[in-house]
Amino acid sequence: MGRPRTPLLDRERITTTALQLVDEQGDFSVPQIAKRLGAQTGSVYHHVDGRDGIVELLRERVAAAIDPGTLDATPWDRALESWARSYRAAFAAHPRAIPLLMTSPVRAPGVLEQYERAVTLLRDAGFAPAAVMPLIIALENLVLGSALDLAAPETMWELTEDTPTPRLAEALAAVPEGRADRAFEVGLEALLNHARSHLTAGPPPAARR
Amino acid sequence: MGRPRTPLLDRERITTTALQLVDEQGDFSVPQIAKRLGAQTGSVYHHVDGRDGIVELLRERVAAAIDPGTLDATPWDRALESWARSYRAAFAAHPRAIPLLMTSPVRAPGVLEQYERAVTLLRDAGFAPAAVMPLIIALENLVLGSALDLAAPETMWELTEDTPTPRLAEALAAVPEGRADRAFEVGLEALLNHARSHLTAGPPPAARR
DNA sequence: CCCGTAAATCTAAAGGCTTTCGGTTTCGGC
DNA sequence: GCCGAAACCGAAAGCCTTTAGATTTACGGG
Repeated sequence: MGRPRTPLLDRERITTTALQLVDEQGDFSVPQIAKRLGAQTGSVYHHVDGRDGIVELLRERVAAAIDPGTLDATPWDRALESWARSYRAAFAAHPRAIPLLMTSPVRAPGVLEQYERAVTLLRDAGFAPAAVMPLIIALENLVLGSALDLAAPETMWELTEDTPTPRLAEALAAVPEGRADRAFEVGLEALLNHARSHLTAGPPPAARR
Repeated sequence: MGRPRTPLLDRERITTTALQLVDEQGDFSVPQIAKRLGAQTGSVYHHVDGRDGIVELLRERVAAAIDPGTLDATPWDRALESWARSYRAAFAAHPRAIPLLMTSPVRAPGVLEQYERAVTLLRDAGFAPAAVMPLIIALENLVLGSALDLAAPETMWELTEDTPTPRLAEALAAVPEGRADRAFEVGLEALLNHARSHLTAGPPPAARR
């Protein structure tokens, strides 16, 4: 007891262990983390701002996998596309963590900066000020919605025998693999086409810098 | 004690109370439900399959607000659009319930039937078998993603002072109200346009019935 | 009308979780 | 070498979920 020679706990190890637990069980608890790290439950609270603080750390850890470099690509639509893919891949790497992370946004500076750059990208591309955020948010909705789909792929569309759904079963059989990925591709292409057409069609008079 | 003259508990009242609690607090617990209904905690378990069972009841209750009649509209794209709006509105009526309901799909017969009809709708419209589910799932992703956005509208985009994001702030100010709705409209229009163009462009040779 | 069975509830308890608080030992700077 | 701060332990309060048995009452068949 007392202060150990080499620390047992720190934010890094707590985050890593929590993420391991989530990957394995779909959830975590403070006592579980403490046990894995060989410490007592209460000790964890000296490093972290409660359970919610650990969730926030997980959010940052997962979001750190989003590649900011994707936004450097040209032209703007390629950059947006790459960004969306990277965004989704970051969450897809830890599907079971998604329900925990979805409820509130990432406040980490690194992610906010990426949104700042995405805004700049679209403004420079010629989008009207009022059109930028709806587009970005729509993209975000697509990414998060399809990430959510990734979180429960097995039980999804569990067909019961008491409600006959032959057409649905047929349609499902027609796309046996990678349904979630396919749906994401459809949504992404749709959104990008939409954005491109709106840009070429009618950029408001004084929008060009 | 003993069996009361008029029952205190039933699935209906338990569901209603749980939904009330979720609307108020964003969560519920079995003891809270019991207290509001004037019963003891354990008694609730005689009517319901544990806490998860109550969540499933909530899922069905919320999903019951999806209007199946929307799928009767013509042409097919109007039907799909109405359905998506109704789908989203059902969740939007209880934003704080969304995090609880998102993790697993609705298995209620009534909802499965709607998916069956949506499949039929698209097949009859001329979509290829392999194209139907990706489109429906993409639509679902859009609906759920934007519903999720609805769940935490206030804290979303909370700008911190230590990370300057002037362009982002500007873009946010350009769409002061109804950002979530606007984004949903963008995504919906994009997806419908995409679907329409893919149908007119190239329906596979033997796809017409 | 009576009686047995099934239903609805209560009481009690086990076990897990989150969080706080005070005590104890050790580290690191001066 | 000393002293404040850091890191951990032990314990406890209060919440939650879930189960089990006991108790009383409603209801339907004879």
